Amino acid sequence: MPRDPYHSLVSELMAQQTQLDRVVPRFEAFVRRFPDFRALAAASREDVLEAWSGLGYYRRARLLHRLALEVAAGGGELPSSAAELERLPGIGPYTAAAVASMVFGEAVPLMDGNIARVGARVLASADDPRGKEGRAAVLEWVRGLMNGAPPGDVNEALMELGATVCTPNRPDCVRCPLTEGCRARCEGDPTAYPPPRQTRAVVDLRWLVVVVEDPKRRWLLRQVAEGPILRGLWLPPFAEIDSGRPLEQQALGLLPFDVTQSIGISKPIRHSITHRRIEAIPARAVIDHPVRVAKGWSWADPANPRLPTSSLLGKLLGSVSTSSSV
DNA sequence: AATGCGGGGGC
DNA sequence: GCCCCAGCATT
Repeated sequence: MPRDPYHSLVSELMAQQTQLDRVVPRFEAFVRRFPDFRALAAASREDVLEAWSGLGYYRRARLLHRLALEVAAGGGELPSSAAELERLPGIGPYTAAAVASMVFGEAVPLMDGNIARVGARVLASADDPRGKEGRAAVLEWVRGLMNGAPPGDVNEALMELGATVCTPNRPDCVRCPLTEGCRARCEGDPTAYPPPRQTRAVVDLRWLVVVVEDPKRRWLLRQVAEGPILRGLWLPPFAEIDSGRPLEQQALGLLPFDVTQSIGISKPIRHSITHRRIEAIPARAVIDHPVRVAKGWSWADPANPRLPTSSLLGKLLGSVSTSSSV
């Protein structure tokens, strides 16, 4: 991984919850386009998001942009300690420790998903490494490996070990340099650690999503006001389907104005949010005159809404524009 | 301590 | 299909 502070930071942010193979090409294009903190700070948020598109977790891009603005305003130098780094937007315990140890040589241990697994197995700890005690135990174990070795190399090597040898399903213990002292290996079944996440039951939902397009090809969006998910994001009006009523009638009921044009029902779209599995059925209408809408509603170009939204909007755009109605 | 946030690859 | 991924912010 890069030793330059800016490059290191960008790559670590991209690597959050994203496999490294996927990061590399995007990282190279990103730093070509934005070579340093100043260039990134000078860019528009829209350009940054465009360079990020496809990577997911877009909040990372917005936070990185904010971080660049802060760093550029402060002289263009990144702080060098994990404690200071963690105060910057988008930087948590993992990223702070990664940059501090790999770029600045600070002896601070880190834990990602790989090291959580490796540590839990070596220690055969009953505590989940994602919990408070288990996490502390793993970090202490990593710190103990830094005796004399460069801290960044220790952190990096352990992550690499987890990614290539001590894998979730079929750990290759024969090839593992830690097999001697591994308590889980000694017990016989390394995959017993860490304890499996308790999985929440999957909830199936069916949503009716009303896509109204005006003469400028803008879509009617509504800011999601309540509910546990998507709050504050802008999407076409939607609601859970009441199977007792015609879809067209329900679609009309979701709109803030009357529509006399015909409503077409399109092919369903799948979307998942954590433990919810959503089948979204687009209902589509094209109106022939602009309509003024109240606060909480907006007209926006669906390909570039310039409003906070969910990837569901992109799925709708792709689906509605390519599929015929049914 | 839980929950939301994307998208792709492996099995 | 389901699980996981060089996590963070918010509640």
